[in-house]
Amino acid sequence: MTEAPKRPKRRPKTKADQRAATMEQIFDAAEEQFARHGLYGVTLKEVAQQVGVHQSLLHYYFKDKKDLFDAVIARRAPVTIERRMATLDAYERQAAGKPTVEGALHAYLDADLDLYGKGDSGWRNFGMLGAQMSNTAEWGADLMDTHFDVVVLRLIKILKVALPNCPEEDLFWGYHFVTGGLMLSLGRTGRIDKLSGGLCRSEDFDAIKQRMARFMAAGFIATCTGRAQQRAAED
Amino acid sequence: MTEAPKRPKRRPKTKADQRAATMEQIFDAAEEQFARHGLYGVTLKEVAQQVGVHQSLLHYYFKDKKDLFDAVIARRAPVTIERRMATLDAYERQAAGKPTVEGALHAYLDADLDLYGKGDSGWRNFGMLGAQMSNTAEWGADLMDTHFDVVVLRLIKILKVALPNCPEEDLFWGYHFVTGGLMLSLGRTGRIDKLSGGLCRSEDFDAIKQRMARFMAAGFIATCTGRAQQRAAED
DNA sequence: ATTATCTATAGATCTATAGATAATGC
DNA sequence: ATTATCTATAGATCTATAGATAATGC
Repeated sequence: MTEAPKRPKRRPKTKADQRAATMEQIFDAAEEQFARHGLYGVTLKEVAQQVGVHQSLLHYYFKDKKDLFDAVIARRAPVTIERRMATLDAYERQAAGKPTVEGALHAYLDADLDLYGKGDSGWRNFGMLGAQMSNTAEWGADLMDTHFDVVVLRLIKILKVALPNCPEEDLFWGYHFVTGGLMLSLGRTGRIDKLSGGLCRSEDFDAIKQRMARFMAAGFIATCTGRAQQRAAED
Repeated sequence: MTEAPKRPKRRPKTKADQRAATMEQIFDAAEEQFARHGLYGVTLKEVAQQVGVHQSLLHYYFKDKKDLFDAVIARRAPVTIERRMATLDAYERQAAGKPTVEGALHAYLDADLDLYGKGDSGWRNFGMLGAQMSNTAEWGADLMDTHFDVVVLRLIKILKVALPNCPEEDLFWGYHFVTGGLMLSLGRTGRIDKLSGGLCRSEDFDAIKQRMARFMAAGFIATCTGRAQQRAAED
């Protein structure tokens, strides 16, 4: 069904190395399968076959499928989190107390868009998986919270400085729209390709990078000023 | 596991009625299960049990699970499509040749937000299912295209009139961001609730309705004018 | 000695079909 | 007579565990 097993003949020297190498292979294969079919669409047997290893080995390293799934997420989540944290830190320093919405969003988004757009197939798979999790209450959204909320709150904190009069709800709803667009992008479903007759392509992360921060920044500003006017009119 | 079976004792008079009634029950149960667990997370047995009917009956009405899944989508898709088509028609007439981006987006979004926000549990489930499909290449995105592209192209056509100088790609990318935010909203994952410490709620579709069209309209306008400036600078 | 990997297997579950039964339809 | 529903069942598949084997580790 899946790939022909192709493990290296020569095994790593130490047991620790071997363990680590095998686990990485399992992570890669599982990540790819989960990205394609979701948590329930994957069987441990398929993952094992893709690695070229007996299926029971997965039970040796992981309690069950959900445990493997969580470990797949836990492998890459810290990387993207630290990347974005660093970019946000740098931006905040550079902005010297006067951050802009667009600047903060560029810092937040571009780091990720590069990672998922230019990264290897592992990162692409991880992004596709994240896209599904983001819109799936049962087996996705909680795990997203657990890992990613820190960075989001870091972004919101900067946005508060950029838009001091904006009600906090509006910042959260704005972020909601941002993450909706970002996650759909990471899904790479090819939908926009068909819809636009080939004019736009799901794979064209540069196109997204060129537009998204400005698009969303304008949205934040319009929402906040618009809502302020609404409230004024109601008084 | 699931609900106790509770079919009405008194069956509908004609066979056609009985067939229709049973199929509706199957659709409702399947829709709920698919919304929770996705295509692969559902077993036909669970669906049958929830209806209170033998599992082999599902094979009498549907070829297999995917056939049932497609039928679940095909039941409600035309309803929301025609609703939005009608709203867009009405808006176009009312705008009398001078539509605005925000007006068009209001027409497009509000019809849906009311349907999914105020509709019964069936519509809520359908929305949650759509959210997953939207971000899932394998078993979702194609089906979305098949059903919904007509309405989207209808919206884009109006946006072209509202933004005559805007490059077509920008309109499609703008729509991409819109649908990302909309689909995440329909997913009702509760993520924004936790993130915002209860300040915003996934269930609060009125809050989304109050913000989304304005937010996205500003995004479209900023993208188009910004991109036009970029191109001018490059010449 | 310890640990990575495999073999064998039990038990559960799921899909799909054939054929029986019990209703409605003229 | 037709069709909605159920019973029974075959075959496939998946999960999870026990125990064997084959490497590395001191």
